[in-house]
Order: sequence, then C-alpha cells, then structure tokens
Amino acid sequence: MLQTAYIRENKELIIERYRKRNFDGAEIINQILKLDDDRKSTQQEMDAQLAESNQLSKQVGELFKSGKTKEANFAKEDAAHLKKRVSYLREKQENITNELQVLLYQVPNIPNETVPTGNSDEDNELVFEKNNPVVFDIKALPHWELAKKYDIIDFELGVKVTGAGFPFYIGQGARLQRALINFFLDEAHGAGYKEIIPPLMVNEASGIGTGQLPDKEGQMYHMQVDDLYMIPTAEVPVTNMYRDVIVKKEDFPIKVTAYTPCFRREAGSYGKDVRGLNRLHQFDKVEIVQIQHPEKSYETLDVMVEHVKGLLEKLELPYRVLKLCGGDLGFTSALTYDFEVYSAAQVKWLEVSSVSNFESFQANRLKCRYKDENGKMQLVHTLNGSALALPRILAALLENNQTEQGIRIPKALVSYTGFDLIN
RNA sequence: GGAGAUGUGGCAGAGUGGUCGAAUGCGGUAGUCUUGAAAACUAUUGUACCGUAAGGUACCGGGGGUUCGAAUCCCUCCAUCUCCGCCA
Repeated sequence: MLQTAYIRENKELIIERYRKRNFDGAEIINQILKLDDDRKSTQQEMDAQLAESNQLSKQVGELFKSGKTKEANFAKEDAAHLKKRVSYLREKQENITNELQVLLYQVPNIPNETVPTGNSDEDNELVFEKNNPVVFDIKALPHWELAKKYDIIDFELGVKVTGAGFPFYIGQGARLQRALINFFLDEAHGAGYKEIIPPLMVNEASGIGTGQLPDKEGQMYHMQVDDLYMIPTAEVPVTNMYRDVIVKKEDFPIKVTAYTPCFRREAGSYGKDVRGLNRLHQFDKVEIVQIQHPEKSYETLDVMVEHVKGLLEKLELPYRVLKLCGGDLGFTSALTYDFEVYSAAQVKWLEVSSVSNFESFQANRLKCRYKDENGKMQLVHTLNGSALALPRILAALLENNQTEQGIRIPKALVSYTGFDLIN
C-alpha cells in the first residue's frame, strides 16, 4: 500500500511508472487525492466541533460543582446538540476512510525505474543464464513417469486420500524431499539467516499485512470455523512477525528463513501446466526474508539473488534469471527476479524462485518502521525470496539426472540423502 | 470444554464518572558537577491525524453502548493467569 502523502508529492512519477505495468493510474490516483482532501476537511471540522464539545463538557462539570444547576442544564443541551453534529461527521469520516482504504488497496506498487515495460512473461529481461547441457543416452521421461517407475511419488494415492495436487512422497522420494529442505535451511543459516518455524495458519490481520487479503482471498484455504487461513507461503507469518514493530536501526538487516509447507487453492488453473509436480495445492518451500534500511534494500536484493544462484549451482541445474517486466510484476513488488530451471524431458523452463524488493509497500500495511536520524518514524523496506520451492526443483532433478542406472543425486545433496542414486 | 481473576505509557505500577494523555518509580535522552566515569542534581522523554505555527483531535487489550462528559459504568470479542476436565 502506498502512502497518501507520497502519492500527493509524486503523482506524475507514479502515473508514469505505472505505464511499465500497463496500468493507467491517473484516474484512481486523482480519486484518492480527492478523497484524501475530503478526509482532511471533514477531520478539521470534526476536530473543531469536538474541541467545542470538550470545552462545554468541562463547563458543565464546573457549573454543577458551583451549584449553578440551571446554567449547567442549558450547557448540557448545547452539548447534546453538538453531539449530533459530531456523530454525523464521524460517520461521514468513517465512510470516507473506508472508501479511501478500498482505493488504496487497489493501487499496485511502483515499479523500480529499471523494470522493463511489457505485458507478459515474453517481455521479461534475461539477466543471467547458466546452461550445462543435459545429454541423454536413453529416452527422456517426464518426472511423473519417473516418479512412478521408481515409486517415489504417488499422485493417485494423493487424489484418493485428499484430492488432486496433494501427492504422497514415498521412500527415497520422501528422503530426497527432506534432504532438500535441510540443504536449503543449512545454506540459509550459513548465510546468516535466523531460522524460524512459524504457524501454518494465520489470522485475517496477517493476511492483510502481507497483501493476500482482501484481494486474493480465493487463493487461500480458509478455515471458516476459526476464521484462520492456511499460509500460501512462509512469507505471510514470517513477515507478520514484524507487524506493528519499531525496528532499531542497529538491527538492520533482519534476516530470517523458514521452511513451511505452502497451501494454495490455485483456483482457475488447469491443463498441462498442472501435470505432475508443476503446480500443487500443497508444496514445500524454504523462504528467505529480509527487513532492511531503505537505502540498502537494492544492495540486499542483489545479495539475495546471489544466494539463490548459489543454491542452483550446487544442485548442478541449468537455470536462468529473469528480471520481470512491469506486466508480469506482482502487485506488491517494485522489482522481482524470477529463477527458472530447465526441465529436460518437459523441454521447458520452470519457475522455482522469485526474489523481490517490496520497498515500503508491505511495510506500510504492516506498520513496520524505524526511527531515522531526526527521530522521525520511517517505513522499512521488506524483501523476500524462495530459496527454494521444492516440487519443480525435484521435477528438474529427476528429469535432468535420469540415467539407465537410475537417478543421480547431485554431490551437494548426497550427505543429506544418504544415497547417490534413486533406483 | 467448565469456573474465577486480570489486561493502563519501553518496563513496573497508581488511578473506579469531570481539571487524566494519565501520579510515582525504573529505564532512555540532554545538561550541570567531574581530569574521565559513577553517583547526585536539573530538564526532557508515546503514537497517529489536522495545522506554516500557536495549537487542536483521537488513542488506557479490540469493537460497540450509556452519559453533556468514560481509563473508570454496561455489552461483546480477544489475550494472559489460577483451578478443574480432556489430551499428543
């Protein structure tokens, strides 16, 4: 969420930058500014009436004390009259504030100036590519067939027990999954991230804090009995740790990591993109989150990108890094790098990580702030990234490393799995 | 799940209808003293909104109500503690 004061001061720049997203912001921005004007003038009027009413109430008390009952009763009547006006204004103010809130929720983050203009993923900018060509001496099988062949993932069983998108990992498949989680967590720990095990369900306030609510409500599983939401990513509970928190300057940067299962309804997706591990309702992910001083957040973004690169290098996977164009950029993000690994049998790139700088967009909703040199409260910058999401990594590992003997486990993982071949 | 108690500023802790944004203590900041430090003393020390400013308004767990006036009374929700029950 953008701050209205910032919108007021940077109106033209914001509208200009929104062009990168193909978003015409002029109208909504003007509406916001107008509503904010209304808000201010109503507030002023209400404050004045309240001041008068407070004054009167004080007098009533004094008059009663000094025994001037008659005058006191007159004053009481005046006050009661004022009260009606105040309650009208209060209601008006509430409506304006709500309307303003709704509009502010609809306004996306401002893309960083380096974000390429564009409509779709075709306009994303390739910033890095590492190709270690995959050579097969056998016919390449997609991972869902490999999963069956080696009995390491059972999709049908998941359908029976829960539904589509909830696979069972079995035997070496389960152990490989656990190995990846431990590997990612150890790498994050080595990079200075504090490890967290957060709740897997969050309340409404947390959903709003990171921007899933109110808009993307349909993407989360909602436990209506207790009004709790299953987390779609660890970002939600972990970032919300810092909701309503004043960060001390010397605590920058705050670095936390968490492994969690993630739950997504993925309403509306179907077809071949959801085959096998490509898109699940429940999947595992290790997330890294940083809270940083605004001046250093882009530096930090680069460091996080390097961290994720390092993971993919160690896993020996062909991968590429894309800078997302405005049209592909998430609602809350100012700049995002996507990581994709090449999946040899599907012959396509699969997104496995997304590393973003949200600048103060999330912090504004979260009210996560620090005191600057002048003692003024300022919003922090938040960043996060997947490091990494497991299913597509697993898919690529299976497809790229298949041999006649079985599936080769990358060296970096062997100490975690305890085996170097799935067969 | 049942019964009871509690929820006040960074912390501790007063305040049970008016002059209370809130005593007091601790902590924080600045200063005096000191070669320096400690101690002592003095001042200052919440957040948000409006306003060039002076100043005004709101906030005493959240929400609602009573009243001219609520930290204080009522309703409701949430959290914590104690006891009982249940349980990995």
